[in-house]
Amino acid sequence: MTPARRIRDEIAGRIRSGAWRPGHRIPTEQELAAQYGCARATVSKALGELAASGLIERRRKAGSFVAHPPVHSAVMTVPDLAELIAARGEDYRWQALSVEPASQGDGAIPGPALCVAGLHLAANEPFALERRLISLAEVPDAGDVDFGREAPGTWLLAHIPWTEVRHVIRAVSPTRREAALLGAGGAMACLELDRTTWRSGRVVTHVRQLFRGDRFDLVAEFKAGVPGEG
Amino acid sequence: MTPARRIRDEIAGRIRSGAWRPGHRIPTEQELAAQYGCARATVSKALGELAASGLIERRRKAGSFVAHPPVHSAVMTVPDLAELIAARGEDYRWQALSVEPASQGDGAIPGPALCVAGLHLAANEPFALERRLISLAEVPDAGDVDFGREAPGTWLLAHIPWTEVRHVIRAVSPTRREAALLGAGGAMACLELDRTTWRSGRVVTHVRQLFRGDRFDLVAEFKAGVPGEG
DNA sequence: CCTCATATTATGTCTAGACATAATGACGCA
DNA sequence: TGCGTCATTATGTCTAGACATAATATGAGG
Repeated sequence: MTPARRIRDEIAGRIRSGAWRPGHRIPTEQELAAQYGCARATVSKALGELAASGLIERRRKAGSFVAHPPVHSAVMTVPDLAELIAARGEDYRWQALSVEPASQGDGAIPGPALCVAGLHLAANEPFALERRLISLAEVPDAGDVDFGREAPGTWLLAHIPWTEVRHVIRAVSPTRREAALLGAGGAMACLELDRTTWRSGRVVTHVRQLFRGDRFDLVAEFKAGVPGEG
Repeated sequence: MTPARRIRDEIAGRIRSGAWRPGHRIPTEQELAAQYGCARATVSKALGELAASGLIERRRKAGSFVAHPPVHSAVMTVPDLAELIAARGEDYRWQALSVEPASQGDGAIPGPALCVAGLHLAANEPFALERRLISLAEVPDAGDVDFGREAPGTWLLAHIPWTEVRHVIRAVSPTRREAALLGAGGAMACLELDRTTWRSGRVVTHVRQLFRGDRFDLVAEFKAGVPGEG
């Protein structure tokens, strides 16, 4: 256990146990350095990591303080559907419904785009319905790919890096046509996932996925603390 | 612009622009130090921040490499409903339906628990239906609070620190009773949010919130990069 | 050709000291 | 009382050097 790590974990422990409440003033770097018998730079590094993880707040001259309750947030993982289904041990299949140029100004993509619609199947059962726009300005190669064979999400994930992503999650009632494609009744509640992906501020792709409410749920987790903490 | 920040931002920029592809080997710390005319420790700090943010991967002896495409994840913010509604400029009101001891073994909470059910209203319209279990072992004060007046979520957020949270998001069709309370038709798709909150590994509270699909959606965003980058 | 020991090398961490920066509080003046 | 100034102080950042650690490359021996 290195000193920096020890300082970091001990302070994190005191905060999480409630011994040091939000707003509590942490000893100064000098005091901690004396206490742990190490250089001030070492303490500073430990405090820097705690601040980066949001557990404490540092203010010049004032000192370091236990941060107020963290924002109520969670990290949601949205893997590629092919991977997700494979991880469940089911056969995955992509069934394209249509591949065509998007009408100009269709959705959130400026400039020319490709519009791909299709169905993700798990064990030959409909799993999700997808309609995707791919920017041809950002992804010129997309025109050459056979999206009748390969799911566009899988191909994009492997070929195009992204820097920002935004999801909007809703509960919707499917249209008659959507319900039929998903093999669901019209009264079945569906989960709609709208995902827009950017690269350096420019939209790469936009996808709307519709899931049967009885077969899919999203999980989001968050664990307060410092990355790599033991 | 401090040197460490400059190094960090320039490398991050090259990665995000695609100039340095995943797997690309970044110059050694010594080379970078010579290039920027600074100490190796300064370069090391910059690389450390890039590694912490997941943009690069560092391996002893081998060097530092541009990380492979990040996991497809997003950060979801789930604020207190009272705050969320107030932020929209609407009146918030909590209407308790029942407050009673939970039957032992009810749901995910071991030991005695309080069960609170109620309705969140925005501008006097039903907004969300909630049923919450609060562990009396972890939150002994909960027995003394008048949850007929104050929403349990608001009170807990202000009084009890948490360390872990897990959400499960589903689309469901409401029961007849739920639909009536939400002022919705029985065919209305609803978004169900199941949230369990832990403190040091022990469940503090578990809540199930039901939202009208036509009035609520969740947003999750993720931006690759370094916190505080300009 | 394969295997094991050794040397090399890049990162990981730390130290002691220095200067910069910004917020606070005390002091003096109006 | 109110305001501006200045010294103090804690963090922010950096340097130059040191040793630790782990993974790779190299070379010797089988």
